Amino acid sequence: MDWSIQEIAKLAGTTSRTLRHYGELGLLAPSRIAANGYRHYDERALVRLQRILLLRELGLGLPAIGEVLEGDAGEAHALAAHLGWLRQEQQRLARQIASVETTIEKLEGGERLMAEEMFDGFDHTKYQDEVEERWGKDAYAAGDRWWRGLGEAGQHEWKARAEALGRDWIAAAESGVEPGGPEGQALAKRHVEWLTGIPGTPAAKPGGDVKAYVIGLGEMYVADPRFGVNYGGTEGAEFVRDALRAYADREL
Amino acid sequence: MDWSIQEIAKLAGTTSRTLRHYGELGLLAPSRIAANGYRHYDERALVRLQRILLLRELGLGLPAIGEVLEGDAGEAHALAAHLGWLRQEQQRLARQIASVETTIEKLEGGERLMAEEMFDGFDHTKYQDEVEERWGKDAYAAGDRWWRGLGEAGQHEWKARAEALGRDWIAAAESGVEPGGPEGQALAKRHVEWLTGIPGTPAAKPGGDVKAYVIGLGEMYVADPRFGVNYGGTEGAEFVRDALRAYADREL
DNA sequence: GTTAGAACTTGACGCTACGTCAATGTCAAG
DNA sequence: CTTGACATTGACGTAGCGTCAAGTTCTAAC
Repeated sequence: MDWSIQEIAKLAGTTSRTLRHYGELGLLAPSRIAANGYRHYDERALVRLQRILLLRELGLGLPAIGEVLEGDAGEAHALAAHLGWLRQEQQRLARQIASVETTIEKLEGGERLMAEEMFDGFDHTKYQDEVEERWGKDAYAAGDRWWRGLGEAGQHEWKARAEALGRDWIAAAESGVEPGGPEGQALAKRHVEWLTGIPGTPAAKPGGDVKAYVIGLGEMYVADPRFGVNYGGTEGAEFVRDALRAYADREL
Repeated sequence: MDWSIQEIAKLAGTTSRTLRHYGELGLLAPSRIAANGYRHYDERALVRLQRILLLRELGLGLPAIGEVLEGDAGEAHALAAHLGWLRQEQQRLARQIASVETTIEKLEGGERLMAEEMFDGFDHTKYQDEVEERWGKDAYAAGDRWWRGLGEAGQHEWKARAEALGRDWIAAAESGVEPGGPEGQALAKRHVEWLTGIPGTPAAKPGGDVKAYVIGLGEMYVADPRFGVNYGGTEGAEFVRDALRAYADREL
């Protein structure tokens, strides 16, 4: 007793196309192919098909299902491995949801969503090679320890202050005042305090020469558009650079 | 001031292939194409690229990002819609995880994972058309009410008893005893009690003729392989059918 | 001036699990 | 004999690029 491809598809709650697909993958061969080329499936094939569909509903990939059916992998073992992957996906989704939520909040608050990129410039995992090349391996390791040492709350505060600073720099640059004037110098003071205010900040690390570091940082804001963007583009970054240089020359 | 495709790719933390891909999708065109065909990107392009990458990290599709960038859709609006989809995905994953976990437990308990398919045969949503055709519309509606009325716990118990019955039927059929003998008749009695034991069971519905219903059910186990599978295939189902017929003839 | 090597270009296939035509052949019923 | 239902193989499309492949151009060394 066997059935045509449509019949078995309805019995199992799937489509004939799927059955052909499984056929060419080697997952489920027809039990018989008639002289006219029509596929026919018997009861054993139905049972196998039901197992396939059950595993597929659990989210297993077809190759993994194939291994289970061929006995290459224990069913429980394959499912346990799959469970790990599912949990990872769930966590990834949870993180994404959290990110989207905070982003929406920021947008509703009228912010310009700049902190992410600003922070990316310092991200220890993403730009490790580049950071090491720019500031040296020791500086990277020290910066990494420093960042981790901040903890959740500290990191959050650091980023919040970075955002506030960025907005104020942009406003100052657009207002047309001089970088060496009182507004620019006040901002430069805040900027240096932001960099050095937290104990262990990398500002103090590369040689301990804070003055050279601050000046170099200003140059970098101009040279590296990833930072420049946070200060309103190249022109804004030039304003920051000039203000920092003037401040460093006078005060540091 | 602009940069080559490789430079901008490194600056933004992506690859040149991705940039070309965005180019042909119309998401991000090079700001300039030199006489030699090389792509070049300026600062505005970099900012746009960073927005694209940020939205992409949040899980938005490239077409949706395109709409946001073209101003066709508000950023917050697009993200809110996306958030709904993310939450749905998360729930789907949660259900899948739960299913995989219970499946693993069953496997470790040595069960044969039959309950799913057995239940599928009665699933009100999946096989509604077929059930209506086989038993009539009223029977379907009644069965649906009955099943919902059981509640979580009741449904679980009903399925557990179905599984236990299936195992015992298979064992009896394989032991070689007669369907009309004491073992077969004892099982038939349990089977009917299982069907009718819960108030409102559909067994009593289709006309109230329990005897005809039980006999018809036995035939269906043989005729419909989806049920037969739960009793060890066609041969097992034939054993069940014969035992049920004998029991119905004698006792009902 | 030449030449090796790096960087650039435009195709085009591959991956998941099928859905969806397209063109054509087969079978049962009227 | 025709019609309609059902079968076949073949091939494209999906999301977002990774990854060759084959050919051109730039750069720096010799």
